[in-house]
Amino acid sequence: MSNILSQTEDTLKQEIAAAVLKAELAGEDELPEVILEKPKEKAHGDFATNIAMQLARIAKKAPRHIADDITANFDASKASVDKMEIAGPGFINFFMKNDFLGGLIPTILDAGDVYGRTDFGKGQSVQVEFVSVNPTGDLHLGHARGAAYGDVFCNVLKAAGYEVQREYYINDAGNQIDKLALSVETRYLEALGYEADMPEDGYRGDDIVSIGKTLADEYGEKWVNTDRQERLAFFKEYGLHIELDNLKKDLADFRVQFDNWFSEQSLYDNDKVTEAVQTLRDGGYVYESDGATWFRSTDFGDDKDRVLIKQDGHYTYLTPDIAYHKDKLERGFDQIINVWGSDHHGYISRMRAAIQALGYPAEKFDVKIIQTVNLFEGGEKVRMSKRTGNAVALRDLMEEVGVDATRYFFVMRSNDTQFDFNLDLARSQSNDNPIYYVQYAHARICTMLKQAETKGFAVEGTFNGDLLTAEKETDLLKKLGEFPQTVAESAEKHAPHKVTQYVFDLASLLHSFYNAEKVLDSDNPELTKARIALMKAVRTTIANGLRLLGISAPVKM
RNA sequence: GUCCCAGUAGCUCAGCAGGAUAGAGCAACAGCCUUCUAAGCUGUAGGCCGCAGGUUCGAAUCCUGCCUGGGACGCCA
Repeated sequence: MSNILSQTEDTLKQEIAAAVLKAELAGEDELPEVILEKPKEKAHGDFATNIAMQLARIAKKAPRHIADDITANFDASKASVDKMEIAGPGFINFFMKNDFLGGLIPTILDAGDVYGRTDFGKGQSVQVEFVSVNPTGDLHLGHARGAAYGDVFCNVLKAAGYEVQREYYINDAGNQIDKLALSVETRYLEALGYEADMPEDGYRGDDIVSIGKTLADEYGEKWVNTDRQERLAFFKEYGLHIELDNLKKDLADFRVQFDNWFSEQSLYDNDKVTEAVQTLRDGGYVYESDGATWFRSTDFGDDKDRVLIKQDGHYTYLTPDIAYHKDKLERGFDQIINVWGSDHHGYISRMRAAIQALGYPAEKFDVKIIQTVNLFEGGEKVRMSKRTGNAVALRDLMEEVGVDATRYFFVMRSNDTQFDFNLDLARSQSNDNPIYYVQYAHARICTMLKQAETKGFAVEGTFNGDLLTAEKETDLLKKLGEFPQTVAESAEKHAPHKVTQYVFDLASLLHSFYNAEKVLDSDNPELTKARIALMKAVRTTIANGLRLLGISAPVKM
């Protein structure tokens, strides 16, 4: 789709390159890539380039002289440049003609919901696996951050022109599920008044207590005297089912949906695990030692080799996980991205080794590490632990501060910095709380437009965009034009927090404009029409940004 | 001991495929509501960008070393 700003930039870049060639400062093959930046200072124009400094060595001239030559040979009319200035060590600052954003508002209003979408990703397929919490307890804060990150990241990827699949890997096989069965058994017996010991490393969450009670209510003594194997098998199924339902419900309430729920057990059922081991063996990366079967991951830069099959004949956690990644790669994605908690980062190098040993390039595989979340309340750090059962669960958070604020807070920061979640702030219905700032901007515009209708202003129809020359208006227009690039950059850098920042900045410009200029002015019908159109464009863009974040855009507050 | 992440304003954080005078929110201080929602706006103050070297026209950004905080280094998952 068209993108006014990037079109303008492309033209500018072309004309700069043309001027360089015309001034014979460099040959076509030695021409560096023209880099345009948006100066922070308005006095430095709308765009600036450092091309003169880059050419200093090639042209063997002082940067400022080079800049002179470039501006002398520059065709300003083609690129709607109003004036150029040479500044500092040799920057060329471009001041654009006032109307260079003229077509932007109609572009945004025509695009509507899809404004911001680009084909940047060119349809490459990306699979993102995230959350993937063991079905043995509630989602806690760290998981919630990963869920918010993964979800918004996927939204952003999609908007930037990638094919995206969201997947959840269910650890429904192996040790931890057996432990789940034992824990459920204990709680069941306790619910019936028997004395039962919780296994040392059992799950002590309230969720298991409640499963035990439900079982006791539903089945009474039925399972007390049945064969233990049979009983545990049933509890395992039963517990898994309930835990999974809980997870799905929590995630759905958190507005996170998955395209695919992938079962670890299915890997065993379909012999995928033995297959994966065999593939590694065929590649010559497997050996036996000390009664165990090893993967020579050091061939691919891992610290040490890893055990695939233990002395007791069981697989390690790694082995089915390799099979899982093999399966994902066989499904043909251009890239697979995992979102993991920080405690798993040591796991990356061995998995990357496995990817390569399976015959795939390492670049297809990427891991985003989500750093720890610390919860603060009343200035005190709130400890959380799934084991002890007094964890702060995502569910608590959603009830306490709402989904919008929770999501906003989690994607407000870069994923690789530790995050202090200020519960008091997120909970407060005050102007301290940044989520309201953005939503308020949206609501404000909605109210204004409603007012416009009530007072009989023309809300639809043509307008003259050239009238929008006030500083606050051009600031808004420029920001609006950046949105598609911001989304693309956010996808490219795997940094959804850039969208949060964008939406905040846009809201800030809107509030500032609102206080400086009156939109509905009966003495100025033409300007009013233009400003109404501007407001609609801002509303659309904020709404689109909030949609990417999975946050509601209220009409009224 | 090895590896990963972080260290930027009082606090929480942006900025980091090198660029001009390092930004924002909160907190502080001073102002703005008979006018489209004050959940808002305007202004002031606040900084050896952890430390020390190096690379270069130019470093918060890249490289090396060190310091501090967090995490990871199982035939656990």
